[in-house]
Amino acid sequence: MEKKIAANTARSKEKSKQRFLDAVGKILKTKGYAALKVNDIAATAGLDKKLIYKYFGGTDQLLDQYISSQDFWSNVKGEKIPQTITDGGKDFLTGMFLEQFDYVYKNKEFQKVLLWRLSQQRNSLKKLAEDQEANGELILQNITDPYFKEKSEDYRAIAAILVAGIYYLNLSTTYNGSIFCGLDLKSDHGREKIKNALSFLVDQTYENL
Amino acid sequence: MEKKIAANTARSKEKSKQRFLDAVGKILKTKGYAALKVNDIAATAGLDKKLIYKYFGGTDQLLDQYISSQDFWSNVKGEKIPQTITDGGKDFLTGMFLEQFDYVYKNKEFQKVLLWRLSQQRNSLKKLAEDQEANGELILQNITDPYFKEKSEDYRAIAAILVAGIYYLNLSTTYNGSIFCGLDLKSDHGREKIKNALSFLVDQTYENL
DNA sequence: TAATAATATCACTATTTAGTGACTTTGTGT
DNA sequence: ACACAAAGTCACTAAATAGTGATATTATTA
Repeated sequence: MEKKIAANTARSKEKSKQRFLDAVGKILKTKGYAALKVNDIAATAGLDKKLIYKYFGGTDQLLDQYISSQDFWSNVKGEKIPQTITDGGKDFLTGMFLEQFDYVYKNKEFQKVLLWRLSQQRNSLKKLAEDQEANGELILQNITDPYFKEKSEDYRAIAAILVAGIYYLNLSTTYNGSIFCGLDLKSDHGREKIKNALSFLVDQTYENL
Repeated sequence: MEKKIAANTARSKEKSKQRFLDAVGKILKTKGYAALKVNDIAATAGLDKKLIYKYFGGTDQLLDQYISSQDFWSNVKGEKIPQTITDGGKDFLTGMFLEQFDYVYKNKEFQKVLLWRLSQQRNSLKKLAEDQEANGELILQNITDPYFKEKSEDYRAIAAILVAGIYYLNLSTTYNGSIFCGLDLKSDHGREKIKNALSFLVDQTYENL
């Protein structure tokens, strides 16, 4: 007769699988994608690497499963769109950009994923870019496109520059050094200047585009 | 008696060193920084890896020398600053941003270096960031700081966002996929929209900051 | 042209890493 | 309690890579 699957005992397949997935997250956060090697992952999980092959098929499949198990775009989700928007979304979008600037700064795991995406061609990583686009489309189509109408593409171009700027500034701050254009992006003062600049640019766009 | 250094013969230390440096550039361009291994570099140069240790001390020092031998900022160098500026540098800066957008797009080697800098902790890579800052400072101190005066830091913050945006948009286009905020950044149309946006944002900054 | 110093190669060791076959341990149903 | 399947470990192989000592080749100068 077949055995039941252990769930609350010391030896549980599901719990072990989760430990591997957690180990991937931990290594990614602390050492980056380049350190995601079988031996290291197994050691971090406190289990034998053989199990990675047994449960996932290999490191690649484990990484794929990790990526699809995470929701990296939760902070830009469509559900956050307020119901009543009267200003073409200016306040909402400004808040979103400023929030995103801090979110990326604080979230080292997110930064590593951004880098991972730029450095490796993995289908599950490509899917992340698509998810991001899908989430962005919600906001663009529902809020800004109707407001900017025939200028909607011009607005999208500005949004693209701001989002990309937010990403790269934070990556550069973490990995290259904190000075960018003479501003110290690790200091409150420097970061405040960037936020003011973001607000200013959004303002100008809503005023004069 | 000591021998003269061979220069125009088949066996020349200087020429061999250059072949190693060229090999680094070639590998970087075609395979990325992750493929920069001694064996591969030596094979690409068509020479024995032992010489890398003999001439440079090791792979790290070779890479260091490669990086300092490249001047990726020649297109933003101080010499290009025009003598007569009457508009606070608006035209000059706009042109520089637009040029840089195309330069980064076309120059895959530069893109790899940007990624390399974000992915590895190497002192000479940090030094490159400092050089970049030094070149940027020339422009900021000589042109925009005097114009924006007490607002010069606010201008610098805007410039930081634009430069960072230019970098990330092009990296994302090459490695993630060409769609960003619904714009196809590999199409002439999409890239034109970004350029218009850059011009618009610089315009607004000079008008209303 | 013979001596010799600079240039270059080769064959080897040591280390790291992915992957696997043989084994042990643990939990569950009868 | 005991059979046995699932969970887990261990020790090994194979491949890739960094680094080096011994040796060969070439160019220069006496």
